Amino acid sequence: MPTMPTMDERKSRVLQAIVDDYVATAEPVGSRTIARKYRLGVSPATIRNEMADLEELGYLEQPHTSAGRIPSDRGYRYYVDWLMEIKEATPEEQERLRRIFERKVWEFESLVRAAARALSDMTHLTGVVVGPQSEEARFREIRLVPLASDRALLVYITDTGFVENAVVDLPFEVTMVELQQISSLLTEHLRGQRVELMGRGALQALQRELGRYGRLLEQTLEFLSESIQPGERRRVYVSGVPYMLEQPEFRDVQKARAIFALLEQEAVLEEVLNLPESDTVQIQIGAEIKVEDLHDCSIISATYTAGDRTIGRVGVIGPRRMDYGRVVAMVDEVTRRLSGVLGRQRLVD
Amino acid sequence: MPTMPTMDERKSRVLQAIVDDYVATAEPVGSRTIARKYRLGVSPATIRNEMADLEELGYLEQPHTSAGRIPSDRGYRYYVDWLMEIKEATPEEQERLRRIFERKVWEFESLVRAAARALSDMTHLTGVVVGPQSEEARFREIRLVPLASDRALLVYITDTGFVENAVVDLPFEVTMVELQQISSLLTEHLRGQRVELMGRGALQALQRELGRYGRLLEQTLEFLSESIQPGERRRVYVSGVPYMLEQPEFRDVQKARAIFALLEQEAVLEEVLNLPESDTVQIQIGAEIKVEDLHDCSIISATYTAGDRTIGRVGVIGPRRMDYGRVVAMVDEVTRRLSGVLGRQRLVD
DNA sequence: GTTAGCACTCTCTCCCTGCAAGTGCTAATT
DNA sequence: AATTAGCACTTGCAGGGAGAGAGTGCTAAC
Repeated sequence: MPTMPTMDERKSRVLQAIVDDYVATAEPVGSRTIARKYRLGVSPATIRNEMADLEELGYLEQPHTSAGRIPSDRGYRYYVDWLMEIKEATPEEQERLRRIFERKVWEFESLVRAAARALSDMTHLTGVVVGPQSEEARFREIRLVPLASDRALLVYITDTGFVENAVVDLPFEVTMVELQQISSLLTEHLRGQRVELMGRGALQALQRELGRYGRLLEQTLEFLSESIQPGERRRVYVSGVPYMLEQPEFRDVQKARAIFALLEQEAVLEEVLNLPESDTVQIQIGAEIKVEDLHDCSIISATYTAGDRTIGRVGVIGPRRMDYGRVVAMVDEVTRRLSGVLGRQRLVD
Repeated sequence: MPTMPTMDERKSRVLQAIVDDYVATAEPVGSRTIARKYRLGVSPATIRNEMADLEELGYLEQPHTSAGRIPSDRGYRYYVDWLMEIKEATPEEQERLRRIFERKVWEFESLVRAAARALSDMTHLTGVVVGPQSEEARFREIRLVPLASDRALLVYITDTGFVENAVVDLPFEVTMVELQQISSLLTEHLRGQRVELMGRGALQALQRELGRYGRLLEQTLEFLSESIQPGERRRVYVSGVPYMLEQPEFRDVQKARAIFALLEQEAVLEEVLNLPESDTVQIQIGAEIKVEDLHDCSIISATYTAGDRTIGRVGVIGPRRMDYGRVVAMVDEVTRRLSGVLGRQRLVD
């Protein structure tokens, strides 16, 4: 009865060599290449035997009989779990990131766009940043600014320092003074409450409580409660999609198209990056990704925070064949810097 | 001496048929196809003669000796100027647009994103919306909200109803009350002034004027005047880039890559769409576009307004071979609806 | 347990050929 | 004078080997 081979030191060295080489060249790796380029001190024939074992163990695949081997999902998984070497960013890259995050005046959206761009430029893969979920935030201040006699600009600021705004067409006329009164009342009564809960129910409760302030306020609240749907808010910032076209795995336009179409759908990206929280960099490889069309890709991501609150996620999407050690370092670096900048802000009352 | 042929009724019918057919099939059009599909009542041989004339006039090109003809830039130009039929949006498309723009509560960014997406979905080309230029706007209200003892959120609202915000790290500590005072003073003194002018000079002038309010205000102003750089603000919203990969002209990945990379650069898009104002839809064909890499594309765009003020531009980018009549109608439709929604807001004091 | 040798498999490239499409030109026709 | 039929010519493209190259698995020797 044939017995299953077991993983050992040399096999893992061979696996490491294959992953490293395949990542670098995009060509299936043969036994001779390994023997020549990576001094393992054994002949191609020995390596062939090891490779056959590694294939039996599920770490390698063969595109066709007479080609070299490429790593399987499982092979990559073993590689990132045990073999990968983290490659810190170069001084130039550090400098670039420092410049992005050192500014004394910045706007969140520009910041995360720059972060996504830097990630994609440095890795030549697609950089992604998932923005804040307003649902978890709490109201800090609410203002209604008149734009027309029956139109106002609703602006609210959350405790995490984000500003949201919407134009509201009121079904009745209102004066500037009235809007100001309503703003004050709203701020006074909603401050500290979670944005997520500002649905119909909460506003109707508020409406009853404040009913005595008159018919106008009542109408406004009623209207607002009907109109405001939080959710759908979480924005995703993507950069460097064209870099994917440099990768040989996407020289087939049809394949590229399917993935590009996905990368334009914020909902898909958000779902794919919706992982259990963790304070380390997360790696998803091939079929580990929930979305079928991304099974030829890998995703490396980590959460960023503002103080003790998780805000969103920073990540990189690319073909499975990517330089994991480098990308992990980049994602980690960007995440920490972003959290660093955001972390210095706390709710102050 | 051979004389130059002249454009006549029949030649223009032939040109029209060639453009229409090429747009539909993406294949060079031969004389027989024209004779068969477009009833011009003449034989292929006659059409061949007309085609030779049209080529001599510069309206057609031949990819190689034994292929059919395709329109040149000049041919498309003649087509859009004289021959094109505007094809109104279908009721379903109208309905989709209506839904996007009918909402009673909306946020500008979501609105233009939806507009860009609708444009790209309907045309299967890339939809683009250039956002407002904050420079032309005037301050309406300014607020500094405390985020930490030495950090504030600067929020300003413009007279056109746009909200901008930035986090400001102050080089000194400040109390909430002080920030509120400064906010009021800033609003009071800057209201109505153009955002563009809020550079060093203007704030320093303000600083002198308000100097008596104390050292803190002075410092804040000094800091703000050093930090705030408007400009770079104009944001561009792009949607449907992957649709381009459906077009046969982009089955060459390298070509696609060059153009995709451009479409990620907001500055390039802004420049390319920076046309002299006009209240009609503008068409740029091939080499008419300022950017070399887009010479295989055409751009159809129009400005949108809020009342009497121009805000930005809505457009569609695609290969030169596009259904001009349809796209023009779409761009026009979206522009008018967007202007309609924005137009109802005016500065009210 | 390791390695050299070797037959075998598979893909990829190159080249060749035939085919299809379309043209321009000439001569005949209206 | 304009139009059309006919025909020789050009060109791109698909299909079909042939041959090279890379890599493997297996066997037998070390």
